[in-house]
Amino acid sequence: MSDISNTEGIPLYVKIRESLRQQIASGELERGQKLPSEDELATQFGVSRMTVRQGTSDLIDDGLLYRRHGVGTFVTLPHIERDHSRLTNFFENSDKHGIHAKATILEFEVIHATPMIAQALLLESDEFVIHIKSLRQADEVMVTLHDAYIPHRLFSEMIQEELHDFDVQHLWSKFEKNGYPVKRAVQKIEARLADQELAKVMQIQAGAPILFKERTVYAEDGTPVEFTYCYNRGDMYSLTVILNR
Amino acid sequence: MSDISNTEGIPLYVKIRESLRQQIASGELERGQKLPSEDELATQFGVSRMTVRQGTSDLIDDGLLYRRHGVGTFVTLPHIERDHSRLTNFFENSDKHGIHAKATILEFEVIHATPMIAQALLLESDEFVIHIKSLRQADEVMVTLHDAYIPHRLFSEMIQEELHDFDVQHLWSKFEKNGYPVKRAVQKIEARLADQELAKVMQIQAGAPILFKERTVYAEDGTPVEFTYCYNRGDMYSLTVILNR
DNA sequence: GAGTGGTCTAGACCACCCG
DNA sequence: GGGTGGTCTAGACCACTCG
Repeated sequence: MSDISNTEGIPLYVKIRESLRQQIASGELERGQKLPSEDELATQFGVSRMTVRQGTSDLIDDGLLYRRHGVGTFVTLPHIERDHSRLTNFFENSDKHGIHAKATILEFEVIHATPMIAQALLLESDEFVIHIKSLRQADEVMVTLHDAYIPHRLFSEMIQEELHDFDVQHLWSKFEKNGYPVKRAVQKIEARLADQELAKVMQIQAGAPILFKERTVYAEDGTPVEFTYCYNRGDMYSLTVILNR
Repeated sequence: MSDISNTEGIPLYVKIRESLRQQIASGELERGQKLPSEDELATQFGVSRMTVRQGTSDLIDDGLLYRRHGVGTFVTLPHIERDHSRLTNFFENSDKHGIHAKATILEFEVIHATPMIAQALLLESDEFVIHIKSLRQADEVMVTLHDAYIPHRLFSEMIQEELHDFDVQHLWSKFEKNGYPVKRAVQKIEARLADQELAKVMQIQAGAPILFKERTVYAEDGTPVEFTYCYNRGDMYSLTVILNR
């Protein structure tokens, strides 16, 4: 049953996980339905029970399954896939939704960190940061003014590039190439009003609602790699997050 | 080493996890430091390696540790504890920050679900919902207008209670007592402006910034138990979330 | 090559839930 | 009592990283 063909190299628990995920997606396993017991799945897939558990644990994290001690493992009713609130950047997110994204760099400079920025990036108070100010458009509409600060010490080769060649879209892959894969972000979200200056740059009315985001992005080892102030047009932008108890 | 005394009933991996967590908190294990290898930890704690992994896996989810294949397990630099963005309600959150929270119920009624609400709560379009409108104060300041809709079918005994006795603070424990422990929420966040009506109720200026939240709360099995419109004073309220890649 | 984490086994006993 | 998930073992071999 349930072909776990020997697709070389792929771990068994991954194959089991994806097989179950696919069965859920296709409706073969219905919402609310009880899965076969772990013992039975182990037999079906021809693996040990621990391996089955490793696969189902991932799906539980993803919100597709839940376990009840002494009862069984079940498919959750609506699928609140965790995937919907993973960390993405503006461009990845636009891609996913089929939106044409564009960024225009307004400023690109190396400056001393402000106390606030130094604290967020764990820098000494007078250290240098690369400041990139950019305007972002979705389907030709201006939605976001973006102020990013990056530790100069970690990514000094960035400023070798010419401004007009600089590629904000793949900032995170630059981090990764330097040994700092982006892993996690902490963001503080507020509602504000556009002041005169912001209104002018974003071509909106002063006093228009702005979804303000202050974000610190961390690499796998916890190194802060980017601190950002993000001003989003309130009428064009919303944010969806999933929280767990 | 590292006393794993037989504190009855507590699983070994939990003791290991908490022992490590405590060592990190106390600074005994420093940020960035490499942990002993899994084999060594297994020997130290007198358990098998799989049990050690079960304990450290939890700490990795919490953002306190990370693993590098072929290298080792390390303590992350700043601790971005996942705990900081768990699902909480207004009162739990206030408690945690030592804020005096108070709620005043403005409306309490049973009505037909609107299409929007029915969709969110997976109800038939004409089903009944309990509507609770309340105003919430933090340290005597009005911060939030809260419109909650709850499936009448699941919690019909709620309306037996007298309005003046009704306890919004422990709404979620009522859900739990009825077999629907709160597990997860999906929230959409927007920046808006206060209209005349909202301004009047919340005693703020029309046109003031509002952090608007539309939230669906789900029980463990995925049953939607609560749908909420939430209007938060922009100058008094911010939201912090942690996202993972 | 030595050390590390990643995967996997084939059992075991326990705790929980239900009829 | 029978079925289920929760915990745990004592190994094994592989894949990766680094000097």
